[in-house]
Amino acid sequence: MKLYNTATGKKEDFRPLNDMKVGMYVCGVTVYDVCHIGHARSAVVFDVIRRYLRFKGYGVKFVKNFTDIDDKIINRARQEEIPWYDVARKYTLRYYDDMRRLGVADADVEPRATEHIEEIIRMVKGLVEKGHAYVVDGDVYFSVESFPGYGKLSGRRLEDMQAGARVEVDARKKNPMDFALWKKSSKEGEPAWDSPWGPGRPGWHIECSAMTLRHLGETLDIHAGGADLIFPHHENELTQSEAYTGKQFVRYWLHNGFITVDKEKMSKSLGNFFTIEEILDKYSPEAVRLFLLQTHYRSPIEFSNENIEEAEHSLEHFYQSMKRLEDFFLSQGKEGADAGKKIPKGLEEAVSSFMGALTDAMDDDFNTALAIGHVFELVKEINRFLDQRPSGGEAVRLLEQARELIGQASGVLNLFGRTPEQWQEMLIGVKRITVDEREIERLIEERRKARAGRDWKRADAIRAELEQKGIILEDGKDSTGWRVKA
RNA sequence: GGCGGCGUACCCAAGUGGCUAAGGGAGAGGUCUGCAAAACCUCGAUGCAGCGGUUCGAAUCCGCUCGCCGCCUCCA
Repeated sequence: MKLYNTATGKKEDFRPLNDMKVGMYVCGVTVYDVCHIGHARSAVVFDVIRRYLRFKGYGVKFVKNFTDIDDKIINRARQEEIPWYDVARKYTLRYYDDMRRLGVADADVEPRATEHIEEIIRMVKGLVEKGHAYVVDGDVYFSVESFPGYGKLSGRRLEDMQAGARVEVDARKKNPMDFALWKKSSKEGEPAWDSPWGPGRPGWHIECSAMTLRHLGETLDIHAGGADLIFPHHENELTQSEAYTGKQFVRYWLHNGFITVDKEKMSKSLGNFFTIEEILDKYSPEAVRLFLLQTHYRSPIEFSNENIEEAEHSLEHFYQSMKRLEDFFLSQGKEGADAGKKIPKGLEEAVSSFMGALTDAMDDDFNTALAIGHVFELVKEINRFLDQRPSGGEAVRLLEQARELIGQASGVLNLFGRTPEQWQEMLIGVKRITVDEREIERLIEERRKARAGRDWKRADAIRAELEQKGIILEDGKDSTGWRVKA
């Protein structure tokens, strides 16, 4: 298995520190606001990576944090006129809500910064003692010049960074790039914890260092997050952690690409963002997930409603095929199997090559787009096979294998895992279908009578009426089915 | 200014030296159907931003040019 390591800029063979045990940490969110689709991408992508590692047989300890103390949270609390911890609680709950809808599994450990103040203070103290940090008037700063490797993750040198620095320099810092480990509490009502340097709160990066140390030890196998965290967040995290422990902090750094709108990065400050909630208001969560996974995790994705709609159409076709497959199994149960007739080779080949193709794709830096392509190829073969009107035990076995394989892929991607009925129910909700099922059945029955009397005008009127309400009728061999228009 | 990335069909997108350049969406024609829908079949880039070069062979490596974007500030 190869994965792209930001630290080296290359695809590398994956070798965890301890054989089949993997320690993985993903930077979660700062809970000061609702999440947008960019947050969803990061969560979904690393959810799949974690699932795939499990699939490969690794024992994964997956840690995803909440940063629940930060200037942005304090500002928000002021705005909303509620205590800062209520801001954190509120948006943590919103986060869980969004993630569950997107099919993102909970992490094994979900630590919060405020639960690790003791560790943070211990680390800061240690860094001061080792001469990597200094105290100025109740604040504690990390001295970047004390750490020779500073800049090694993001690939920049101290001198280069200073030239283009856009930040106002704090005169109390020894070097403009020095960053805060501990911030003095200055205003009344601000959250504060006692420390050797007086009351204050943690700086931005130190909480992740403290949480990783407690939950995963000194060296992590994988540390992941959005590409915008490479600098300064991950660079600083790496620096302070390695300065503190003297050990390699992370073996593989993984970073996902951005979501763009009109080619520009989606971000809070530009105001060009779409929240997860508003997107899920219009589209099925599975379509959103497919939309996110159809592109390699490091490439940018252009957001648009049309692109999500396309994903939804893909899924519609997928579940149509699954319905067909389901109907086949039912018919076999009823009619019994006659001796298998000659069956074409396509499906057999697709079935036997599928697993290899899937793992090859995923082994190559988690190429979910290619893996999804393979699923669609398999579906195409299933359809072709069913077109031959197969019957008999051999056909059933082959199709059962195909279904089993899709189930395996579904376990990794957390896509394609519903039943056709569940997909329909989901669409009824998302598309706000107002006609109830009994009314649809009544109209189908009325139309059946009209058709029996060759009253095509009435029959077509009923079809049109239902289509307007988002329901598509499909005439089968001896009955009429319906589905929600995606 | 420093560092990095991207440009593949109408749209999205995989592919980073060698079998006919995956897959999806949209479209056209066909089979099926009372009409549809779905499904399947067929069609669709002799070419991968442009120009040179390396090579028996390049979308894939190298150089230049054009266009777009990101990080260097909070950010997934």
